[in-house]
Amino acid sequence: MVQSGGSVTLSDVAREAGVSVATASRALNGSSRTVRPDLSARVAAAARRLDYAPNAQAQAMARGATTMVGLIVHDIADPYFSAIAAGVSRAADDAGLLVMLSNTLGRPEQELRYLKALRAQRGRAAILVGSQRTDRDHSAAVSSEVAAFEHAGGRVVAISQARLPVDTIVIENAAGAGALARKLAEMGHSRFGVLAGPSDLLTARDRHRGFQRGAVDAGCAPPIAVHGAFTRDGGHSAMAQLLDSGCQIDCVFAVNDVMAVGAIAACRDRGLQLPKDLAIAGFDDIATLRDITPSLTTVRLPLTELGKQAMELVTAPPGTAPKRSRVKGTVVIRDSTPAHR
Amino acid sequence: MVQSGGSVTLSDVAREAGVSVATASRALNGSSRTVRPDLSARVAAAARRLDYAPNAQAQAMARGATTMVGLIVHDIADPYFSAIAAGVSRAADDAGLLVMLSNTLGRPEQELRYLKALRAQRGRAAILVGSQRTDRDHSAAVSSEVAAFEHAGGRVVAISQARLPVDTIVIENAAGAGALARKLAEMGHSRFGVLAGPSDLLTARDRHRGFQRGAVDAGCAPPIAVHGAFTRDGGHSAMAQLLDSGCQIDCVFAVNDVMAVGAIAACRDRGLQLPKDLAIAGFDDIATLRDITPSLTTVRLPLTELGKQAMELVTAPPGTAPKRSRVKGTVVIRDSTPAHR
DNA sequence: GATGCATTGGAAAGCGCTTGCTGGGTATGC
DNA sequence: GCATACCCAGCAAGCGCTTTCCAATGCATC
Repeated sequence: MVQSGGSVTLSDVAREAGVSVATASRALNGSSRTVRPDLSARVAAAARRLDYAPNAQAQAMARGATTMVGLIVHDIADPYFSAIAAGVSRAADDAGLLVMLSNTLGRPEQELRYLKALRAQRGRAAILVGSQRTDRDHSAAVSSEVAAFEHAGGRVVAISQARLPVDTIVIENAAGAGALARKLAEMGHSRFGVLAGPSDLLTARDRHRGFQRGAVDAGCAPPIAVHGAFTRDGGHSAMAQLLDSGCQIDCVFAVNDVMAVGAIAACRDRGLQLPKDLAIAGFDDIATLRDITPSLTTVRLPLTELGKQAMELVTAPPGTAPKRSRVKGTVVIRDSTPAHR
Repeated sequence: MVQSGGSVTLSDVAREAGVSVATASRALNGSSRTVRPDLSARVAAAARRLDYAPNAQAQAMARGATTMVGLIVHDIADPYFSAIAAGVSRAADDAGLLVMLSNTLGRPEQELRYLKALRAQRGRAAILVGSQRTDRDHSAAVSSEVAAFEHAGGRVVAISQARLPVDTIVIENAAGAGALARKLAEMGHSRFGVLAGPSDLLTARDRHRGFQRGAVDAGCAPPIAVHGAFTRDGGHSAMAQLLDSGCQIDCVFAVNDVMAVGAIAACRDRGLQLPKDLAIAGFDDIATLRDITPSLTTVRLPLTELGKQAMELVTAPPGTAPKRSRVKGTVVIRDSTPAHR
């Protein structure tokens, strides 16, 4: 059935079908040139009989184009990124593209490494997900590698990082956080705390600032901010710090859901009753966390949809100027922030 | 700086350095043949100056080997799979390999499609994660495609599906669930319910059966099982069904954590007090769910570690017979299952 | 000073595929 | 009946790289 010693090649198929490789190629790929139906059928039959799988590398070389897109995320185990990855993967499927997963684990040099690897693969596109840090050197290095990638004919799309001169899906972090703050103020909260994430992470910063502005606009005192890692543990320790500070606070905004969960745990460790003693809100609306108790007030982001949109930018004809599409968050009030007083 | 019109090629570098492509290739890759240090330096400098990135496709063709491994999962948005993916990704990095992500969304035909795509890419290996269904036709088709893949020189490793004649990481689902059942019985629970997942999903079935055996061994009545999807919603509706049945039960085992979360939500919908009115346990120990209330008793699986082990099997020299490594779960008792009576 | 060997650069042959071009065969027009 | 046009199979040239083989050079040895 299958040729011994390595893979079945197109010339095996051609021989089996009694035609030239050129004809076999045209028959299988249906090029602009037509092949007589009977030959075409013979080729198809031969391919099936030999269980032929075209060598994608060779095709890529000959055609000068691959079917690969790279997905570069901070941490695939983080539900935020994995939801986006699911959207990208889904959309890639529909477009007949393959997804290369790259997990930078937050290490900037990894991002560069992957970008370079992707260029080496002549990937059709790279999708960069995750807030960029406000690190000048790294930004410059990424910009330069991105330029090289684009020069080599690849598209680059950024999700949630607006610093690069490429097609970008901007998440309206500040606006979403602001809306949340106003809503919470309206519900009677006035003394806010913010678990603000790392100060050099743009997403965290935007959410923090947006919330702060919203709170102040609504006539509240500026929230008290505590910085910490953008993770569950970061939320936990930031919350602990906030509680230790002895500040009077009736509502805490964690700049993402995962941090909010850490914060909730920290509160419980101290014996606080939630949501009675303290209201807590997050951001993202992570699916896996929709059932926690108390159910978490948050700003919902259409994460899966994001991936889809990114794919659309990737497959769209390249424009002259970088496109920018905006994605809004929706405030979702749940039990973790009951009306105050 | 960069050549106009497409990418920089090795011959560009060679020309720039004033050597032949052969020498340039040898200088950059350090082959068995040595290149005089000064030439080597000239080549390296030229490559840097032109920002050369070797065409991986061309390398793959010439060398007859790629650096790609495929990771085939059911749903990357599911924290179980994304944790494994993180482990794989990490290990792939260390081994200098690239990961192709394939999300089958549970559709068997997608699994085949990906396997074939991976063969077309001449991927070095495929890692199949996730319990196989007990569907004969599909199993046969996968077996055949797996054979083709291996014939083409690729390695195949399965995680948590023991049906394929390939290197496999077996998760001791039955043993883990059995240990959990015994432990719960020891704690005074005796009337068990099981939210059993789809009946044709091996993992679900093994956990269900293991739990059942454990319970019976401990002298309890056979648990009452309700089947449902392997998801949060599946757990929710199975739990609702179980509650509606009016059976007297004091402890429910959901065959995975995500279902357990759905079950908890269903209980709350009915106004049950957890864990007072009912004990609930899960399986997997999903990191994102470690902070839910009540904290969930479960069987911890070293998910990230699994990915790493899979990678080790991939990079290990191929043995004659399929290797089988076993991974145990650890029973973790938390608040959701207090001692009974 | 001639011969042998080690060392190393370069020419060239592929890897498997696509595609422009060539040319034989057939259909059509006068 | 012959010329023109058209159709389509196949030859061959690449795509960018690795690697084998050959040739040239330098050095040691006799």
